[in-house]
Amino acid sequence: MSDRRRGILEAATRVIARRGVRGLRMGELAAEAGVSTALIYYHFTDRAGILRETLEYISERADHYTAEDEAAPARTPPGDRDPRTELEQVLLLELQDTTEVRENSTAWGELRASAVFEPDLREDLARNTHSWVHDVAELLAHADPFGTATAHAAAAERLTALVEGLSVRWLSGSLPVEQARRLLHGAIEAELGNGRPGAVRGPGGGGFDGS
Amino acid sequence: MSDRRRGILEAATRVIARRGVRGLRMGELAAEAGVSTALIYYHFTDRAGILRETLEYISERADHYTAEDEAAPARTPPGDRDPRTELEQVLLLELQDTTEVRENSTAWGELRASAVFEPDLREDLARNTHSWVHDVAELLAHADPFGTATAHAAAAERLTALVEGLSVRWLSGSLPVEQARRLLHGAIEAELGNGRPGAVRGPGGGGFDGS
DNA sequence: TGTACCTCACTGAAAATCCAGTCAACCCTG
DNA sequence: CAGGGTTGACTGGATTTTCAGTGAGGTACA
Repeated sequence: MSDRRRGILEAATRVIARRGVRGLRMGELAAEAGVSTALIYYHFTDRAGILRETLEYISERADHYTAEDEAAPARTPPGDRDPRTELEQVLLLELQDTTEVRENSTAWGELRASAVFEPDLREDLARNTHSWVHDVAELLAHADPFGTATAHAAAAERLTALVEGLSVRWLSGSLPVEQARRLLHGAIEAELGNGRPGAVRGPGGGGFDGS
Repeated sequence: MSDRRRGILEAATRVIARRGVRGLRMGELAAEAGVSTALIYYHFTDRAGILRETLEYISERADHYTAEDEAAPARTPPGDRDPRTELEQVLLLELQDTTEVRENSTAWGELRASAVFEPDLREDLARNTHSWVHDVAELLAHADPFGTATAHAAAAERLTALVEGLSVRWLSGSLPVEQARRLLHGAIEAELGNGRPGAVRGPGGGGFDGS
């Protein structure tokens, strides 16, 4: 991919984080990228195309967060941590007040919100959500080897939905990040039990598979 | 408030539920309300004004759901139910596939999402959220008399954030209502313990007060 | 009672604005 | 000098906002 294309996609990410998917104007995007509107049409087909590619770009980028928790000066390699801590880290990743996470979370929230009105976006969304939920379910299985797969799937769906819920509250200024992080921590305790070896309780929902 | 004003606000609610906040067009609103566009400018200052008032209207209306769970033919008066069931009913209220709830949830979700980009909306939002969380915390206190107020506040914030998270997933077509309801049920179990008399566990977050 | 005057709710139509998308031409650089 | 990369200027269509005016109904008062 050319530098220009990438530059435009990065600019689009910033504009989306600032104005929302629905607030993205080609003119503002061009200004943000430091180019003319016409050039954008040279590199991309149309507004929808930019949106699609940007959202893809963002999704990919979200996979590559490399655990930049500002509060972990001496970092422990992921493999060495106990499973529960790792689960917590992975979920907490989405609740950090850094430019990158903010941008990504904002854009992700916008994608979610837009999907309510634009069925086109749903497939992408469902795929990404599903893989996230799946990853979390796997971490839960490590943290709680005695629970059933069904229970893990349900707990994972709950925890990820909670992260999204807390995330919007944070981004819309109703909840400080720190508080959101504490709440998430509490939710993990509620799901896995207070002590280390607790089992996932309750049948929860059945194993719905979005596909 | 005149009938006309109210009528326009109601029409606006429907249009927002259908097209989203950004998708609201004065022309469509006028058509939905059965009046001319000009009349809207007679009653309200401008598009932003309509948005503001409609969102306020929606917030208020959300307080007045009167537990219309379609699946409760022989209804038990709220006072008679045990506190935990009542808590569950109140939260489940937001996850029903009826026109009214869908409209309100959709519009509420839009309000949340818009607030990420429009600070003007945040105050209203915070106020309403806070009172919702507060009500839920009170129900939790009844259901779990031995827990601390702090723990109840945290659990309430989590449960309501979860409801919002599940709600968007539902409305964006990633999750069937029934599944969302089961998941919420599971979350209540996780928070209150599986059996009836369980205590709210874990310190969770401190008692953040949005104001 | 008749009528001049006034206001409120409301409308059709045009003005103003906004925005995605296009095009002919320019400018490097190999 | 050919061609990819780039732009300023522009267009058409959609949307918001304004404005002049209409008609129903109310009020004061001769």
